[in-house]
Amino acid sequence: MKKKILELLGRAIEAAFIDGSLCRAEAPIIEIELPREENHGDYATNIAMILAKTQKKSPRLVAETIMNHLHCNGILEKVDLAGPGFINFFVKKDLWVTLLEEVDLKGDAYGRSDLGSGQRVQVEFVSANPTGPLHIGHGRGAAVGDVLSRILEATGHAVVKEYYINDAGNQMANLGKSVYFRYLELLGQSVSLPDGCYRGDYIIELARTMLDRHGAALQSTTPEEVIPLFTDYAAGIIMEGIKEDLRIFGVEFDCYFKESELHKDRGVFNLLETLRSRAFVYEQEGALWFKSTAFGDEKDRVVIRETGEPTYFAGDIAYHKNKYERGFDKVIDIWGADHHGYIPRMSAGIQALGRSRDDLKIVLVQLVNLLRNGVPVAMSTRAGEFVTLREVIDEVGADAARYNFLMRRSNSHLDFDLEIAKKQSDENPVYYVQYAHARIVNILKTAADRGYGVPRYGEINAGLLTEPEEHELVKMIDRYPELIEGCALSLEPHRITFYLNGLAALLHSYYNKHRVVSDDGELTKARLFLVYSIGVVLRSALGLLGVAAPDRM
RNA sequence: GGGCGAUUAGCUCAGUUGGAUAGAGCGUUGGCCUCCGGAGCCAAAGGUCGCGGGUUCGAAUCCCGCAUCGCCCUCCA
Repeated sequence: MKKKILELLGRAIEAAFIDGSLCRAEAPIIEIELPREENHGDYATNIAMILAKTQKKSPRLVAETIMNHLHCNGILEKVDLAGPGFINFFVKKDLWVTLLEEVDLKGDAYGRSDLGSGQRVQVEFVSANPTGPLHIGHGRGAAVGDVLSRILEATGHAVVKEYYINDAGNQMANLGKSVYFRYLELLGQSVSLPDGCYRGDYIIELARTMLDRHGAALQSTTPEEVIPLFTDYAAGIIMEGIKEDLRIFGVEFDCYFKESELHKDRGVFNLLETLRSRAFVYEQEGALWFKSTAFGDEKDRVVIRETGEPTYFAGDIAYHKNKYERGFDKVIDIWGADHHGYIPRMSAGIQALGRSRDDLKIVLVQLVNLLRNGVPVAMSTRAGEFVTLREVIDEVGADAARYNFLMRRSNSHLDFDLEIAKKQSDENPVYYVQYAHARIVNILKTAADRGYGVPRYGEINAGLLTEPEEHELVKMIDRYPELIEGCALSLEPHRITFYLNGLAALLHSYYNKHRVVSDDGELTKARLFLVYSIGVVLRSALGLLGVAAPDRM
């Protein structure tokens, strides 16, 4: 409906330009909004106030001129001029319900669009190194990345979900070392773990498995020789665990990309050649620097250390170069918010490769504050005491966990209370929405018991849906495709949970006030179709969140 | 010291990118099952949008200053 109004408005302004009643100006960006106030109509625009400046006329006069060129086309009931120059559109009441036909035509595809027109997008997220199990912060990143991917896919993008394994750095060496020392410990040696080592119990378990497999044999060779064995073994096992956790959480990646692969293909070397040929690197103090200040970074960054080793940053640019070489039009990285200072240099990196700044989008995910009954749960990675994602899923379930992770803008801190998340009460929003779906299924079942199937749109008299609640519901359903497009454009998945909460509230309210299945056959059919349509939208939206839409609870 | 982000109801947070009388959930108070599932509904109370300036027809939103909090400032990853 919004698009139809936009079209009418655009045509009216164009007509005014043509007959000279408005001076032709630069094509203005026409915006239409949903007014809060009911007597401000179904849609409103401030276009007259924006045009007023260039037209050198009063906003109200401009508005009147536009309104005179407006053809209602059987869509609009009336058009008002209001306030300082708003144009308020009132859509014909009986037109709204006809929008439900869209749900009938598209079925489960309702809400999908071709906004992205097949654009190839890569979403990279989680990307935790296999040095330990995923914790709750990774879980939030996983939820955001996965849901964003689903949203982009639903809006016509060709999406690839990727997990980057940074397996060539110090952290992996430390992992091997940690297991190695625990192994020695199990053999009776007294050892003190060096700095940077991991201390969780899982390290000891890994050491014990190594002991079972190799006995004491690995003790007699030099550490340099055997530590890689420990590293490979531990990383493999931990990575399997991570994949399993993600699977249980409902997240499946299309691609796991290892940093070591990059080095095999001399990716970093190739990158440096590219940068050198474009004169974006220089030597100073024995190191090689990337001129990131050329693209707005606050200082240049080292890519090759004095020691001859490439920095992590060098590897990361090479990785992003590789991404674009694989043909992605757009790359989205999901990072922990503590990496925000890293954005300018990464952006500089891809721009030095000749990409536009817009080809890389970075979504920051803030920390999760884990609580139990309002009391913070102590977490310290150093001490090896942290709540893993797996523990959270086991306790509250994947649905509640995912939904809770998406209830806030990813950019802001999130309080996650374990007790509330598993409570099956009104304190827990996920049940509120799921219950709405179960309720609809139950209504349809009751109807079926009385001989009513779900009707097609063509079989109902939509004009019977005249209650205010029905009007609100139809508007809400109509808004759904726009909502999903908005999520895709802004990369903000949390809008879905807010929308769902609103839609579920309307449904519950409607249910309490009006009977769907009644003695009036025609009315029953019309309401059944409305309720069925809400069910389609709930299923679609919950599907995008990766949360179940249960038939009964 | 520099940079980034935050500051909105008792609590946790939205606010459609500058619109009209600022919203939701929880919590509080009071109501609603003869009836498609009460995991629900209805109603009420609750606000100097951190503070002070500025920009304009119009500011929670944009600009400047200040305060408080968090994060980042390595040739670490």
